[in-house]
Formats: sequence, structure tokens, C-alpha cells
Amino acid sequence: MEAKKISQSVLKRLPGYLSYLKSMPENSPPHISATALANALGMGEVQVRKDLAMVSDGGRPKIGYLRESLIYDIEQFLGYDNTTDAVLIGAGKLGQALMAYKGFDEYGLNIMAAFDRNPKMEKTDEGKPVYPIAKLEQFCRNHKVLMGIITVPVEAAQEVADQLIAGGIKAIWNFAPTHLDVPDNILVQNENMATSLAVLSVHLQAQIKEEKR
Amino acid sequence: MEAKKISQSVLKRLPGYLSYLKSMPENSPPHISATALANALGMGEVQVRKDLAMVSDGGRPKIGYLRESLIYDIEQFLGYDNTTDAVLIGAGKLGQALMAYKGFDEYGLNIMAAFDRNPKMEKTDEGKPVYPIAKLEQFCRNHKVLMGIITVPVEAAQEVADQLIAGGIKAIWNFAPTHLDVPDNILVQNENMATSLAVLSVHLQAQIKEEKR
DNA sequence: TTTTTATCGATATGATTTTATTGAAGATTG
DNA sequence: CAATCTTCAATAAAATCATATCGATAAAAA
Repeated sequence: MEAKKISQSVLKRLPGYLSYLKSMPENSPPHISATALANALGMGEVQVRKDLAMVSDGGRPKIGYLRESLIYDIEQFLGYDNTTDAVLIGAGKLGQALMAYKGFDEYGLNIMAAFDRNPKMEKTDEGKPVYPIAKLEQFCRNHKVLMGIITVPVEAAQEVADQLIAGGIKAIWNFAPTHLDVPDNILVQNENMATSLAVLSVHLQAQIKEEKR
Repeated sequence: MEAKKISQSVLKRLPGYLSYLKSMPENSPPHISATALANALGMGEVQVRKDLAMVSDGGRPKIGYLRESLIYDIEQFLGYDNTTDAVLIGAGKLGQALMAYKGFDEYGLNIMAAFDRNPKMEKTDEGKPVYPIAKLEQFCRNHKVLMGIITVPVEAAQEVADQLIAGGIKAIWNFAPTHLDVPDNILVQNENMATSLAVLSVHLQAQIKEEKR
């Protein structure tokens, strides 16, 4: 299973499968069918099957997939097998919450250090160093960091992005609710809570209107 | 402009326009064209125009949209004009970060209180009360809360969701990286960082492979 | 063995979304 | 006042994505 073009939508569903597979108890049967997965996650079975077919070819009729190797295939595909280093900029509450999150190891993400305009501490609660932002560019270059995580206020976001790019970064995970202007070869993944909120809000509006009738 | 069916994708782009429009300086011209917006945000102008046409009809040739009323129309559409009450469950680091986030007011979201299995404090830094989780269901019913924000660990998420639903909640904003089983009429919006991470990770893999060639 | 059944994978169909094209409206300029 | 240039809006075309269908395969049962 290698190097096929994969659509964004499929890609975004894969972590869901993975996490469900990993959460299954040790004593469950070693095989699982696309059908079973679909039911568990409330999705269409055809879609699940197609998605799995993109990353694995271990599916056997009547049996399904061997759970263990399916997990392996997905992780392989997502690149969770080799770790990528990242830096985080903005050691506020959100930044600290991310630094504290244990789960990133599982995804092959290693946050090396945090940066802040004026650091209030030398190390985070987890023992990761916190540097002044002036050192950012140099640090990225020296350590060949590929990913930057932006958790600064909106006003500072673009400036930070520019510095990251100058430091040779290739991907940005942006938690600041603003649009970042970057060259084409840099990927920006926006984690914009406003979008989720919009979906929820509109749904609730509709719900309320419904009830009034 | 009322009550048309709108696609999820359009919906998710609206907050982007809104935030850009709001961020424009006071002294900029009162009108803005879809073209200008598109350029600023790095999007196709046709798409922007179509999106705006869904929520507003103030567009005039050669002039564009009146910024002020466009903002009004989008906010109206997204329901940011009347506030919805919410509760947050899980007063860990992430939960606290969300409680501390000032911006939610703008979106008409009011987090009334936090709940936790064993509260370490009576009030958050922002002065919002923190209750033991046993009081959750009752609280939701009494205050007719419509939205629940889940920031508890995976193991507890489903249980919390059930309690929220029992309390009469209609929408759940789920930060726990797991699938929630809920009735059809309840909307779950998953804020799963694993999906974003997957996108980033795959992109970086490709990038690295590229460079080796 | 043969038949049945669950499941995969491939192909086809349909829906949705994005992008391109074209025409009309209206302000600006000479 | 006519010509020109923007910009919007409607339509058409293309691309993407989701869903349905169907034959093939292999395990299990008869």
C-alpha cells in the first residue's frame, strides 16, 4: 500500500478508525470487518470499506481485517511511525494545555520547546524549555524543525508565521482565529473553533425554531 | 435572506469572512467586493461571491457589499445575535483554557458553569462556578441549557454525553478524541485534533519524500 | 463435497461542491 | 452622454465525494 493520492475527506476519517481500533479490548477477536467498524462508528459500511481499501489490502471475505495489521497499516500511512519535531509559540493557557497533552506521542508528534514573547517560566510543567521568541528562527534552523504550532493572539500570528517560515518550517498548525498568508509550499492547518461553533450555532437556531412550531 | 438550505462547507467558511470583515480598520472604505475578500483570504472569488449570496443580498455591481450590513447578515445567519447558554464538563487544562477564552461572547456563546468529577476550586479564574458532576443533569434542566462542551478524558466522555442528553441538551461540542453514540436529533461536533494532525503529518511525509529525490 | 453466507473489492450511479463562463448592471471617466 | 471598466449573479461544466449494486471469494455449514 503505497503513495496513492488520497482525498482530504478520507484522510480525516482515518484517525477515527485508528482510535477505535486501538481502543478495543485485548480479548476481542483478532479480526474485524468493515461492516462491524461502520456500525460501531455510525457510518456507512461502503464508505468504511473504501477508506480501508486505500491504506490496506488485508481484507478477507467473511473474516474482515486483522486488527493488528490494520492498525499498523493506518499508522504507517499517516506517518505515525516516525516522529516529527515541532515547536509551539505562545505559552498561554491554550499553549500550555497542548504542551501538557500526553497523547501526541502516539501520533508521532514531539513538541520540543515552547516560545513566548516574554516567558514567565523556564520550563513548562512537563519540563519542556520555554524560550523568548527572539530565538525562534535560529532554533528551528538548528534542529531542523518541520512543524510550528501557533497559539498566540491574532495580532501576533502572522508575524510568528513569517518567522517560522524563515526558520525553514514546512507546516503550521494554527490555533489563532485568523487567516495566515504563506507561500504555496507551506501547509497551514487551521484549528478554528469558530467554524465548529458556527455549525453548532446554526443547528441550535434551527432546533429552537422547530420547537416553537 | 432566510432559511435556505446551506451546505456544511459554506457554513464553515462564513466565520472566516466574518472575522476578516470585523478585523478591518475603521477607516477603510465602507464597501468591499467579493473579489477583494477573496484575494485577502487567498480563495477563489467565485466561491466567495456564491457564499455571500447565500446569506446576504446587499451586493451591488462595481461597489460590492456594504461592510457593516454584510457583517450583520452573516452574524444574523449564524445566530450570533442571540446568545446560547452552555456548560463545560472537565475542568482540566483544556477546559480551563476554553473557560478563559474571551472571544466566545462574540459568537453568542455563554459558558455558564464548569463541572468536574472532583472540583479543585469553587470558581474558575474568570469567576465562573465549578460544580461536581453529580449536579450536571439537574443544572441543565433547570437552566434550559442547550449546549454541552466535553473536555473530559476519553474514558468518561460517553457517560458525560449521556448525562447531558438526559439533561435536555441538544448539541454537544466534543473535545474528547472518541466517537460518541447519541440519538439522531442531537448534534455532535467533534473537535478532534487527531484529524488535523493527520492532515499535517501526511503532508510532511510527502514533503520529506519529495526532498530526498 | 456442495451449498450457503458474510464480506471484500470493483464498477456504476447519483449527489454535492467547486470552478469556469457569460451576460447584465451600474459607477467612473473623458 | 457614450464608452469603459468593475463587479455581481446566473448558468453551465467539471471535479469530487458518497452511495448503491454486483460479482468474486473464502469460510462455515449441510
